[in-house]
Amino acid sequence: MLQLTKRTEYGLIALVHIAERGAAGCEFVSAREICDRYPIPRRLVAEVLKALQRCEIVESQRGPTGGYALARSPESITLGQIVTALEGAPPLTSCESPILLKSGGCEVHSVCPIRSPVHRVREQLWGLLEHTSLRSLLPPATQAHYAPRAAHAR
Amino acid sequence: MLQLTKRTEYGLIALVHIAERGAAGCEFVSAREICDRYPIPRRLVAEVLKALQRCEIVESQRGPTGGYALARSPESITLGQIVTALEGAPPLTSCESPILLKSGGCEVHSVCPIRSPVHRVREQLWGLLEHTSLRSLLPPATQAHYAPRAAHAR
DNA sequence: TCCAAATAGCACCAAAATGGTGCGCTTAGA
DNA sequence: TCTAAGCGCACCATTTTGGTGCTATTTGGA
Ligand code: SF4
Ligand code: SF4
Repeated sequence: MLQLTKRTEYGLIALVHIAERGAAGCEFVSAREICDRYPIPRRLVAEVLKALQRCEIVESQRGPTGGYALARSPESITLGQIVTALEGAPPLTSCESPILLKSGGCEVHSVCPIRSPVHRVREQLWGLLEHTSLRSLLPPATQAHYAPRAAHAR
Repeated sequence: MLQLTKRTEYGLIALVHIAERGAAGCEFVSAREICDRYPIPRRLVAEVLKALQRCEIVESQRGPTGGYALARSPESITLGQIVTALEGAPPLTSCESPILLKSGGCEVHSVCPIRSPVHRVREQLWGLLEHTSLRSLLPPATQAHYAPRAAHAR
């Protein structure tokens, strides 16, 4: 299905919230705070944030005042990176996914007439995701806060 | 996951094959012939083609010499239409899918900070699919055959 | 010093989507 | 009238998804 996973949605919500709080001067945002604001299960948020931390999209801090913070500027975090971190690079077709080749690959592969043309579509889709930054997902007010940083972000 | 369903892939393969045979002068292409050429289960092809027929993308003919044929020119059949026919309009997020609203909808909906920005991305994705025609998925030789028809197709 | 609040890791589960079949019915050309 | 084709509906097994339990481990502050 051409649909983002719930985990990815939660990740996006968390990232947007962290960026908003970061713009307000907060250093680390806890998972509890996020689930306080949005009715999403705390454990999932932790799970998702951890995955994002592995991909160096957020940083985490333990302890009572700990939590999560963006590891980079919202300008330089793309939707493509987020999706890749949470559900792997969008394959569009099964054979494009290096992970799903476990089951012996696709039977049709050698004679498949749509592999190459669909691959082109995938490239376009990927471009779409890569050109959408986290910043562009933020509400206008928060976007404005990050605007001056745009220069050093690129 | 941002991945086409196997049924959709089979549908695309079938459509490409039907278009190719159509270009070669064949009136109706049987499901057997398609599965003869590509190692895909016959029943699934029938299932998929039937769905495409309901959306008036292909026409079907029963009886010994029966089979399937494109209902419109490859120029006017878009990837978006095919995907919509086989897995519904790409929702990207759960709340965009009118079908998945059965389970009471999304808890986050009323306070969701990503609904509107992600909706914009969805529009772009949709545009991408709508601007990819079946003809552009065909191999160059077959594409050439359909070129002269392009005028009356639009 | 010790507690409480926070992340980290791992296994586990139930429900849903997905890929795929069985089997009998209907159509229609040879 | 035989047979090759599509049609309809229910059914199944596997995988993915969304979600939880429980137990470390870190760390600021009373
Ligand atoms: S080879 Fe063709 S049918 Fe097989 S997964 Fe790739 S695109 Fe799909
Ligand atoms: S409301 Fe937000 S969280 Fe809920 S499905 Fe829509 S985008 Fe996802």
